[in-house]
Amino acid sequence: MLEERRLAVLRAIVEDYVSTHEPVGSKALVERHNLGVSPATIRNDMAALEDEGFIAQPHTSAGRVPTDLGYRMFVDRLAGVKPLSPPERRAIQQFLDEAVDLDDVMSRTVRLLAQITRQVALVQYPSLSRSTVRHVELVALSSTRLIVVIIVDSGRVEQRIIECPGPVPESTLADLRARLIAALAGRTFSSVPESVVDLEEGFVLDDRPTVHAVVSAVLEMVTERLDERVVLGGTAHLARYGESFPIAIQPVLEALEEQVILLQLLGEATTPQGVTVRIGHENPIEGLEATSVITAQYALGDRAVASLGVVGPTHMDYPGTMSAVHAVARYVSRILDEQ
Amino acid sequence: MLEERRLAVLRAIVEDYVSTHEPVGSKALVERHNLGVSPATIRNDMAALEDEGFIAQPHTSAGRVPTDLGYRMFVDRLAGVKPLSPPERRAIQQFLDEAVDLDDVMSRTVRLLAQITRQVALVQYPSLSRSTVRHVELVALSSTRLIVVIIVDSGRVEQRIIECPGPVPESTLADLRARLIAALAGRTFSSVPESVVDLEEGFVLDDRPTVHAVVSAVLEMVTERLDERVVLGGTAHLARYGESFPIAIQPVLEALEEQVILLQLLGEATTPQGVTVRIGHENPIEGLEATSVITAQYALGDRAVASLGVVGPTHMDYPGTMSAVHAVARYVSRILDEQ
DNA sequence: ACTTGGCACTCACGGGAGTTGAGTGCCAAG
DNA sequence: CTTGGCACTCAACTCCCGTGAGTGCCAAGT
Repeated sequence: MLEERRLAVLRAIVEDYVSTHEPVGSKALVERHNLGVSPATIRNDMAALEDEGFIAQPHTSAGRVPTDLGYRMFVDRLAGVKPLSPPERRAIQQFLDEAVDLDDVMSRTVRLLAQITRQVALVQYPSLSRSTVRHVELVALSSTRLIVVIIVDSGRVEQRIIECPGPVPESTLADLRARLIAALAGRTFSSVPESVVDLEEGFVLDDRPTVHAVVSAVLEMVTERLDERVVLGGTAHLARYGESFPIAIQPVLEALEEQVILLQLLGEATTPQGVTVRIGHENPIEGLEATSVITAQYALGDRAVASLGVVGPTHMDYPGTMSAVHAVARYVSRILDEQ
Repeated sequence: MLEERRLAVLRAIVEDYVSTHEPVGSKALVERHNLGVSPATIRNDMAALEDEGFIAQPHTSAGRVPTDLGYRMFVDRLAGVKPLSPPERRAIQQFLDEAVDLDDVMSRTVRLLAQITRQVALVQYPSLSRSTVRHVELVALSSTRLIVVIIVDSGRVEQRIIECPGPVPESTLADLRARLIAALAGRTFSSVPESVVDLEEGFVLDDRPTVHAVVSAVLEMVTERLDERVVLGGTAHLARYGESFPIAIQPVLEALEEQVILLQLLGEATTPQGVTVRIGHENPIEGLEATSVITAQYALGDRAVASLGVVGPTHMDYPGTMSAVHAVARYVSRILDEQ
């Protein structure tokens, strides 16, 4: 009973702080939310909440501010879902439906997500390691130059130009193409190395150098390029907070420039379904101690292939942002399936 | 004689202001630069420079600050060249030499440029409209699905998947491929539309729908995708200035998110050789009134194909930045030629 | 066992006053 | 044309104090 009200107080504090960005005091609290008790009572509850580590005072004569732990509790147990309005849903779907190819889907998604959450958005390209090879093509550009194109089921197309040690006869090329297709088509990307490694043996000695060049190019493509791609948008929203808030945006911008870090942020979204929230210092990345990261996975068919999400200050609108991220991830999944 | 000293004073003001970021007064000026005259004399010169619009006072009791016009004069007539040190050159070359493909060259270039200038860097992909088609490939993925790949002499590879209205016989495919190659290989990108437009006529009625799908896909690729690509890096450097300076970074970040604006910034670098500098309000883009843009073109062979550059506060180190941009553009040209 | 009103206490914040000092413009003499 | 002198301006800093929001604690009430 009293425990219940304490949590109601915590929820009220989070909501007020998120909307005003100012420490919230006991009096303002009873005025804005009809809690049916006096400020003094609230003060007792607040003292308890502070002992438990859910809220803190910036300084003695100020109101309370939620701690990371407080937000965590809010997200886990207090936040209701805040579904998007039908017009919003329609707008999302319409905007994404206009995309013409995968690049377009990704760039539209990142712009969309940044716009509706008013935060920095991150969208990962469908992960190659979790995809399968739909087709391989090997084409001669000149007598010693080949291009190998790998088409992935997510719609990604990876290509690479190969410089061969010597002229490649048409027959060898055809043979190699056929064997490559046989070895790779339908295989998952991560199993490519083992499928391709003994391809060389089927060829006469003369062709070996060429085959070797192609095989190592393919290997490089599937290993090097496994540095997945992440697109980023809405960084200007950072400055909006920077103006009036103690978030130093420089370290955040620096962190967001590193692909590795972006991948870490998105990659650790292990929750298979639903939305992952990492709050403040829960986040292992230096420079992002004052930010929260909300991510969700999107799927191709029934297989999660990558993540997307947003980065924002810890005092963000969690319910709204979470449902936006969730909805966008679902729509992206749907779009990918259609293609 | 006196005119000469006035310009020396302007140069000294710009140099001091750029290094200290504080309004510079007459006394400090004679101390730091041995001008051989008294502060009072300098004050007369400064009054004249102010009348001419080269410098201004933030407030009555402060020193002088260069105006955009002052920087312009500095850049045009006063700035010496500040060549990069041999180690710097070596580092640039080495870093770029390690690039494995065009994407890698671009991303390395933008990181490099941001790092050595400590500013926001912009690098445009080699412009398709100024490139020629090296090769075209048309490959069947399934009975109704084709992929068309256009390889450009700059190393760019554009591809697109085409959904055909019906099954495509191998013979039609081969024919179409041959005609596409004949029509496009070696042509400049901007002449693709006229080369391809009457391709349809050579086919029997049955094949027309397929040919039409392919032709329109190619047309879309060369028109839509002419929205050139620009990569961006080093945005964190903006925050460094933001801390202590009256540049609102939000509008700058917003502007930098728009590809169109980035292209405008880079695109207007019309000077064929050398470096283009646009200072403060010379720049037509809203939100960038307090920034300068320094760009240079890079070339493939003897043909300028795209631009790169940096965006920074007007009070930047022009000589250093200009030579860095110039040098990087030259090295990129060299790397592209090697490939 | 909670809740509540009262009360003393803390302390960030804002405004006002005074001081400082860098920098200027002007002028008369060199 | 240069220079030293001089009066003037004004941002920036410091000190100070009043204000008020907010707290913690306690004793009385339910």
